This record gives sequence, C-alpha cells and structure tokens, in this order.
Amino acid sequence: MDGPRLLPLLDAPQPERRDAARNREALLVAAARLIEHCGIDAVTMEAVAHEAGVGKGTVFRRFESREGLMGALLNHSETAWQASVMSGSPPLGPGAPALDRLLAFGRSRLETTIQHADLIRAAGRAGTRSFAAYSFAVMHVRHLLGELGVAGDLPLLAVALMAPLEAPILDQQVRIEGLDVDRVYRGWVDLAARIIRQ
Amino acid sequence: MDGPRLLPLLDAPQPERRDAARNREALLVAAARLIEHCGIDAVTMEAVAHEAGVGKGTVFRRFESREGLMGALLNHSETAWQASVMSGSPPLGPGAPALDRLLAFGRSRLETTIQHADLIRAAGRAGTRSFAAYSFAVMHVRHLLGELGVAGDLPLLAVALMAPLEAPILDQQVRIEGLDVDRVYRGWVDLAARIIRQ
DNA sequence: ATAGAAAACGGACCGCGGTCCGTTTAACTG
DNA sequence: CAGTTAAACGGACCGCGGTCCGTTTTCTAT
Repeated sequence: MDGPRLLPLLDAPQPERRDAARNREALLVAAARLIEHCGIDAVTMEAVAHEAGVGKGTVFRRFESREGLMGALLNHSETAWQASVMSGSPPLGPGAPALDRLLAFGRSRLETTIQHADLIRAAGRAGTRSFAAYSFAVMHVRHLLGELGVAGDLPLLAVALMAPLEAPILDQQVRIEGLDVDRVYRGWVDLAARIIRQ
Repeated sequence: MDGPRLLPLLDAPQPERRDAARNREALLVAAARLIEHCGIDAVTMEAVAHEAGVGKGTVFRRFESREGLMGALLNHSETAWQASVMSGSPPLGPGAPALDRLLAFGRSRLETTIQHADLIRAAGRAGTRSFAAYSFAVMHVRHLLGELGVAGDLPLLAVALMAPLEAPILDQQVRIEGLDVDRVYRGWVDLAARIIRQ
C-alpha cells in the first residue's frame, strides 16, 4: 500500500540493481584496460562489451554513448584530482597562500589536461559539461581570485584564466606547434599575474 | 622532353582537373544548401553527394572526410571575415587606433564564433588547424598587442586573449549556462584591459 | 584527330555507433 | 517458496563515415 521500500529514511541514491552495478564496474575496468593496452581507437563499444563479457546493448544502457563511457572514465581521474585540490597537501591543497595555490592549480591542471588529452577529446561534450571537470575548477579559481582581492566579474575572469588550459588550446600549442610545456606554463603565470594585480 | 606544361612561368597552383574543380564547387554549394534547409545533422556525405549529383567516393576524394568538408565550408566564412579584418573599414579594418581595433576584433570574433558554432563543432580539428581560422587571428592579436606596447611572451598572451572566445568555451557559457552575450563581451574587454595595462 | 597515361569517378563494401525488442534476471510480496 | 513486476540483458538490425577498385573522363603529345 505504501512505497516499495520499508525504510528509505536516509540514503536516497540506491536505484541500481546488483547486476547493473556489477556490469558498470566491469565495463569501466574493461574500457580502461583496452585504452592502456591498445590505445583509445581500439575502444570499440563491441570490444568493451566483449572484454567485459556482456552484450553490446548493456554498454549503451549503462553509458548512453561512447562519449558517455569516455566521460565516465574521465570522471574517475577528475574526481581523484578534485580530491587532491580539496583535501590534498599544499600548495595544491588547502593550507598554502592563495597565490601559491593558484599557481599550483595551474601547473597541475596543465599537466593533467595534457596527460588525458585523448580521453578528453573522445569524451566530447560529456567531458566538459560534467560538473566535476569544469564547474568545480572554475569555482575553485573564482574562489582563489576572490581571496586575492581581485575585483570584477569573477566568474568570467575565472573562465578566462582557465580557458588557455583547456584541451583544444593546449593540444594546438603543445602537440601541433611543438611548444615547450614550461613555456606555456610561464605564459599562464604571466596571465594570472596580469589578472590579479590591482 | 621538358615539363608537361609550356609556360608555367607564374601561377604554380593549378593542379586540379576541370571536372574536379566543378565538382568541388558543386559539393560546397550542395552542402551549404543542406545546412541551411535541414540543419547540420542532415549533412550526410551521401546526401551531399546526391544533392550535387555525384558519387559518394567523389566527396571523400575532394574533402578527405566529413570534418574536412565542414572545414572547407568554414574556410569560406573565415576567409571573408579575415578579409574584413585586413582590408575592411575601421575600427575592425585598418585605420583605427590599435585599442579600438582590438575591441572591435573581439566583438566580431565573439559573434562569428557563436554564429558558426555548429559548423565549428562539426569541423573538429579541420576547423582549428586551418591556419585561416586560428593562426591568422592569433597573429593579428599578437600584432595589435605589440602596437599597444605590451611586453612579454606576445604569442602566448595573444592565445590567452583569444582562448575565451573559442567555440567550446562560448558554447558552455552562452548556450548551456545561458549567459548574456554582452556580459561575456564586457568580461573579455576587462581581460584585454588587464593584459594591456603596463 | 588519336592514342596513351594520369587522374577522377561511382558505388559496392566494411566496421562501428546507436536502436529495438523478445528474453532473462533480480527484487519484492504473500 | 512461488508469483509478479520492473528492470536489465543480448544480439539482430540500421544508417553513416570511410575504403577500394574497376570504369570513365580529362589532358597532353603526336
């Protein structure tokens, strides 16, 4: 007569059957292994399904699309990174002066983005709109800029400061034009300085 | 005995047979028409081929890939825009103070990018690496920054100033977050001011 | 005009992303 | 433990991007 569950009291989020959860995990592992061993182009939905021992339809049921799958993989790395920003050791984590944190943030972001360039590209929109990747980083920068006493449209300035660290731009500079990563970072530090100084 | 052509004297670039040139043009027209009438998703390689009255293989021969075709379409718009920067009327074209030109540039770039967002997205890498789109704009900004007496790693600063105007970032801000275009522009002007001021 | 070579053409063919639907399985009820 | 239902499963199926190769067209040289 009442709801299907006797004591839903707390924990709302548990609407996934056991086999579904198991398969989700198996698929992520399978996909990660395929990427590591054979490169990202080998990550076919059929290949992932086969590697995980499930049917093709299941992959799409769990992750919507190939981009969705890539986005889920990306989310893992992003979440770990996010944790090290929120509760890792300084200067990236809390406890260091805001400026130090900002510079550490830039360097870290620069390197992670380059490192996961393929995955980010393959994730398409699923990578960007995942609030984990984008919204959190912008929020963090916005917060640091505030602490540094920067005045102006902070959300927009934060985006402007993050933009040169986005995958397409870095791809162009580093992979295609062959620029040195350190130089790109120094350029970014210069940009940060110009944005910050009153 | 000598080369296949008697008087190649000037004009080097003419290595395209007549039917090839005709078909290239027909295909571009067909693709543009399909985009206008049915939206970009309807621009199937087969559809374009059929609309232009040629075989499917021909489309790939001329443009390599779907992205290549989109890139070629984009190139048209970009070339026109480029012309209006190089030889149009002030303040976008030459003849105005450097700062005015820079601001006009930003506004114009902002609007064209938003306008062609779909095409840019569909062009993928073919849109970015086309030196028409990217390299020229960066070069121009770099030049203007130089005229404004900005010191530092000018190529990198130019990229930093252009980055917030790139399609993925604008897409996120305007289309997804629903930000006002004018606000984004004002934010960009602020960024430019911070980069410029000594 | 004609012959020959190089280039372009066209469409059959392939693989992969994505959908659909009949079948199976997990979870809850009595 | 049996019955019911909702969800998950799997793989046949479809459309499109991309390739391949036998055929046709253009260009040049004679």
